[in-house]
Amino acid sequence: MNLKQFAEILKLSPTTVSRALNGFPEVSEKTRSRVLNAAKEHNYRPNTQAKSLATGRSMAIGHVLPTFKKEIINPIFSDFIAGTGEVLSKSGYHMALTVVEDQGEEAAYRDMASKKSVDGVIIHGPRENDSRIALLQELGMPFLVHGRAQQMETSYSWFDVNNRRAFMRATELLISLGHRRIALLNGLEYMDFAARRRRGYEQALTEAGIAIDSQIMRSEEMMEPYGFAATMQIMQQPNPPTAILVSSVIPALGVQRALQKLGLQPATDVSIVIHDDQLSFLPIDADRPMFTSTRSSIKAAGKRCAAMLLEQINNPGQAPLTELWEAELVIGESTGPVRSPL
Amino acid sequence: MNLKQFAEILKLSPTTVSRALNGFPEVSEKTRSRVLNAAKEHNYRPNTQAKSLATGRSMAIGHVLPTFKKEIINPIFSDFIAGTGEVLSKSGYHMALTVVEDQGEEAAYRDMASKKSVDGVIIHGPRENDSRIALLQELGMPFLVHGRAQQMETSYSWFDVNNRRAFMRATELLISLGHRRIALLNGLEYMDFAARRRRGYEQALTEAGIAIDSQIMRSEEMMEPYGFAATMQIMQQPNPPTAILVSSVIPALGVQRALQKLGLQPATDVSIVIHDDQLSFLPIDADRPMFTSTRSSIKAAGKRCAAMLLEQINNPGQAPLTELWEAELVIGESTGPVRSPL
DNA sequence: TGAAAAATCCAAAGCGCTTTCAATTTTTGT
DNA sequence: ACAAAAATTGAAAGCGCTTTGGATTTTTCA
Repeated sequence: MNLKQFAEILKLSPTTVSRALNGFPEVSEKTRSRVLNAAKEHNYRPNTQAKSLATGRSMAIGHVLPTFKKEIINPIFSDFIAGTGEVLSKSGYHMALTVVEDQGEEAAYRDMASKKSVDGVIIHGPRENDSRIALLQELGMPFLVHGRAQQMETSYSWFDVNNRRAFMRATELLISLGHRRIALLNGLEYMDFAARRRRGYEQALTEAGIAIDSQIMRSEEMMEPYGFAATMQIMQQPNPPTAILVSSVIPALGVQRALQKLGLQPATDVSIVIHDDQLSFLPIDADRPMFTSTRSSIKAAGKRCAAMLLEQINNPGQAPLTELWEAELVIGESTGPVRSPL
Repeated sequence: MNLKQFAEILKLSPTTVSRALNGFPEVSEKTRSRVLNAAKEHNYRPNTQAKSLATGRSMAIGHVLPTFKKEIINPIFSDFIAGTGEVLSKSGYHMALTVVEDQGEEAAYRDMASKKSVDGVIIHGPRENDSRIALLQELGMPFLVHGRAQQMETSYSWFDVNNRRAFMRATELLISLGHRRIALLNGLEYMDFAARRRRGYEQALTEAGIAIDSQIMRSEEMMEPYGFAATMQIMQQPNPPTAILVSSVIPALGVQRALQKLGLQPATDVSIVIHDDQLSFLPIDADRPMFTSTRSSIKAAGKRCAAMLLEQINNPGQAPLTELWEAELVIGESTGPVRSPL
C-alpha cells in the first residue's frame, strides 16, 4: 500500500497523512492519532527509497569493510557493531555494510557519497596516516573515526581509547612488580592504535631506564596462533622476558597455550597483561579475572561512536566532536612479582 | 550531479544515458563507451534511492539481528557476514543490518517488506520451529534460512550443514577409540542446529548400545566460560567422561583451560572433539590441528547463502533451493584411545 | 533511388514520498 | 455577528531515476 491509497482510506489528502506521520505541528492531534492508528491497523509504512529521495536522507550509516584487512571484519568488529546497531536502531537508522576488495575502498566511499546511500560513515581501523579522512572531508560526508590518525586531530571527529596511556600504565605496573624484561605482542603497527600502544610501552620503559629491545617485540595481526608462535619463540630465546604485554584476548589465548606447552605458569613464571575489549564471547571479568588487563568495552565504544556520528549528522556544520576514554586497569590472576633470576 | 545534468554535458537525453549505463541494447556501442567514460571522468553515479524507487529493487539484502540473542551477533556471525558480503558486493548488493530488541523482530521484517528496503533477507539461527519462516512467506519476501527449521523443509530455501551426521560421526569416532562415556557440551538446544547435533550424538550412542546420560550433557550459549564451568563440573563428578564433544572452538577454549586446571592432558586423559567453524581469528588447522574436529567453514557458508539468495531474488517464483553440506572429520591432537580405567 | 526495416535517440509519465503555496475551515476579538 | 487571525487541510511540483511509446535517423534491399 502506498501513501495515496492509504490516504484514500482515511479520506484525507496525502499531504495531511504525511504530516501526521512525521509529527508536523500543522495537523490536529485528533487527525494525527486517527492516522497513526490506521497506519498500525493497515500496516502502512512509507516506502524507504521514496522517502529518502524526497528528503535527501537515507537513514542509514555506512561501514566499508575491506576484505584484505582481517583486522576489520573480525570478532572485535562484531561486538562493536552490536553496540552501534543498538543505538542507531533507536533513532530509526540502520547500517549499510559494503564489503570491498583491497583497492575498491576509495571507490566505495565515493559511491556512497554520490549515490547518497548513507548519511554518514564510521571509519574503522585508522592507519597512522589515513587517506580516508581527507577523502571524506572532500566528499563532504559526515564521518566518525573509531580511533585516531596522526593527522590534525582537531579537524575531524573521532572516538578513541587512550591506548598509549593504557599500555604505559600496564608497563608501569609490570615494572613496579620488578619486571625489567617485558615483551610486547602488539597488533599491526601501521594501525594507529597499535602504534600508540607501542609508544606507551616504550615510554614507560624509557622512564624506568630500561632499554628497548626489539628482540622481544612483535607486531602482527591479533590472532590466536600469533600469540602462540611469538611466545614460543620469545620464551626460548637466550634471555627470555619475565612478563608479556598482549594486545588482545585472542592472541593471549595463544600465549597461554604456549606457556602451557613450555610448562610455565602464568603469574608465577611469566606475568601477562592483556588489553581486554570485553568481547561478549570471551568474558574474562570474574571477581578475580584470569588476566590482568587494560579494559575498555568495544561494545560501549560502538554505542558511543554511533551517538557521536548521529550528532554530527543532525548538526551539520558544527565543530568536530572528539572523545578519549581511559581504559581501566584491572588486576587479575596473570600477574605477579618477578621471580628471582634462575 | 544528477542524470539530467550529466546528460546535458554529453548532449544526450537522460533516456539514452540511462540505457547506456544499464547495458540496454538500444544504444550504439559508440555512445555507450562515450557515456561510460564520461561517467568515470565526471564521477557520476546514479542516486541509489531514485534508482530503487524507479526499479522497485533496493539492491540490498537484510539481516535482522535481535540483541538478546548473543547467538547471532557474535564472532561466528562476523565470519559469516564476511563471506556473504564478498559475494553480494560482486553483484552490486550491499547488506542492511537492523538491530532490534527482543520483541521487535517481527516488526522489523514487516518493516523491510512494506518499506521495500531490501530485496531479500537471510534468516540466522533458526529455532526448531521458527515463526519467521511463515512470516516471510506471508510477506512475500525472498529469504534464505541459514540452517533449517523442523517445519516443511521443502517449502522454503535453506542452506545447512549436516549437523546431525557430523556429531554422529564424531561420536562414532570416539566410540571406536574405546570411549563409552562421552560428554556433550552443546549449544542452546532450542536452536535447530544444536538439536540436530544432539540427535546425532544420541543416535551414535544408542547404536553402540551406550545409555544416554543427561549428567554429562549440557546445553548453553557457546562462550568460553561455559566450556570451563561445564568441564570443571562434569569432570569432578563421580563417574567422569573420558571424552568430550564440544559445539564450538570457543567453549573448547574453556574446556582446555579447565583441563589444565585439573591437571588433565587432552588426548591422553580426556579426548576432545569439537565442531570447528574455521573462524578466521582462531584457525586450528595446522598440519596436525590441535583439536580433532568436525569442520565446516562458516565463511564459505556465508558465501553460498548469499549466492543462493541472489538466485532466489533473480528468479522469482522458482522452487525453493536447498543445500546440505557435509562437515569434514579432521583428526587432530586432542583425541586418543581411552585410558584403561583408573 | 525510394520504400521498408533497423537502429538510434528522445519526451514524458511514473515510482512514492515531502513540501511549498494556497485554499478552506475554525477560532478569536470586538 | 462579522472581519481578522489562526488552525487545518489540499493541490501540485519536485526528488532522480527508469521505461513506454514515439520520433528521427540510418541502413537495407528491390
